[in-house]
Amino acid sequence: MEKLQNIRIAVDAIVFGYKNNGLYVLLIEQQFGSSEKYWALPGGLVQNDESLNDAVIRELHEETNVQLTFMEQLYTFGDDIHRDSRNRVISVAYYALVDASNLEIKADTDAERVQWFKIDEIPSLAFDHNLILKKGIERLKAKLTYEPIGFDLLSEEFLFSDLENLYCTILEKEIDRRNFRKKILSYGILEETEKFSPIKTGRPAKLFKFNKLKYNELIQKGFHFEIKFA
Amino acid sequence: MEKLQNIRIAVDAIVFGYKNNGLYVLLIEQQFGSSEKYWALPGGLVQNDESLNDAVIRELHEETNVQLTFMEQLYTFGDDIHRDSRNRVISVAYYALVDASNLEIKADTDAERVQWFKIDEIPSLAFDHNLILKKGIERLKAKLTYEPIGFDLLSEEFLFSDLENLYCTILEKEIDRRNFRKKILSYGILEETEKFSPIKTGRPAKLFKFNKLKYNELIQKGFHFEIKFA
DNA sequence: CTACATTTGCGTATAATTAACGCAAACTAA
DNA sequence: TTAGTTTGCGTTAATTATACGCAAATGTAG
Repeated sequence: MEKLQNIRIAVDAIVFGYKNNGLYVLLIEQQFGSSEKYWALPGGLVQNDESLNDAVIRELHEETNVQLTFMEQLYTFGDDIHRDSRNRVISVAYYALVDASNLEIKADTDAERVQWFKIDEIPSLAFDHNLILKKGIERLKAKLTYEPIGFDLLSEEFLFSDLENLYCTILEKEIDRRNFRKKILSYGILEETEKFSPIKTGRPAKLFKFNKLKYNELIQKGFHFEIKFA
Repeated sequence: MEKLQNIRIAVDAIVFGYKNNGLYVLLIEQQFGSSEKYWALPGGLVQNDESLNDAVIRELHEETNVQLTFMEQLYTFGDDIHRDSRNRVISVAYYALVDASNLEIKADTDAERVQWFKIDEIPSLAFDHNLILKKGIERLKAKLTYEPIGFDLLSEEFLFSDLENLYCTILEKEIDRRNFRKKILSYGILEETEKFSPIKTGRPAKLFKFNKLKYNELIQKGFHFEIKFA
């Protein structure tokens, strides 16, 4: 006779932000038991009557106040039966992007802290969250090269040099500025605005916008976004 | 006060096979209630003490006797809370490949039937399995173009024309036979055997083998498999 | 035995794309 | 004015993709 299933299901979210020319992740500090504190990905158990998607949104809303520009399911972690030492918990992980440039993260609630961590300065996290994060970063890197999600990490209007920098730093690759610009522009998915950068150094730079409508049109016609370097 | 979580977790598997120049999926016939019968993807509830991976393997073993050559997690379906009308069930879907060319599928057990279905002749399936399958096919198509998983659908030794055919039929694209051959051969991941095809029509064709060791070596050096057509 | 149909295996010319640079324009600061 | 900095637009060579041509090696029909 089979025992009744006794497995919990949770969602966890990796929220990526890009600021100060670096990739960041949003972590929250959780209290375990009476003393132990750990940084962890935002997340929690799924409620009986909510979709996985809604669960992620709810948890993010409860724990932070970020405004997502992109979200996608990443992977379901359920091979390590003891990933949570208390109970068996299977976690459906998501990753999301935000425009971190003009974003205030929520003040402390429930004695929990919320903070941006630079991607190369991540502490030891709760559960298998370091593993989840690793997979998230891999996916982000891959996705950046074949879908225009880089724009979701930037402000609506951005400089070409920001975009270039974002690709360089996240993918950890060198890149020829001129070829990069030429390639992106050739796709015709950017819109030039009349505005200029407020930064007062060097030649003034135009602000650009990503034209999502145009992108969708092109996709219909079989267009395929791709950025790759040596 | 929150109610105790009452969600079940299942795994489902899409098993792809390639034979007679066509892509097939393995389905099983399930009985619901007293009369309704539905074709469905092999799968079932995860046990308390088994990993997700093991659950898939066990279910496939119970319901079929296929020998997998590749398996990967596909997606977790949990947004439609009523995808199973009886209880809330979240399903972690996997997709797998087999060499269907010399494979006998299991005879009926538990009054269940197991059968190969051609990909364009799939009936209406149980739960949201048509949706799962759709996503699986998309993933298979995508993955074929950037990882050498096509070989996992063929016999250990295969003809170049088989490989070419596989790509054409699964991706539903035309392809120049000569350029395709040139490209694959240029990668140096195939091994020529001394054997020839038993088929007695036209010029005798050499049998080839996929050299996985060599492929892994190349990957280490930064090699990137890719097959794409206009 | 010969001509023909069929499929394999190897080439070659041309078009398209990528990679590697040069450099002037437009500003600020000194 | 001059130096420093960043933007924006080109040009050329190397690589890769595309579109074919065609002979080799078999079986088969007459």
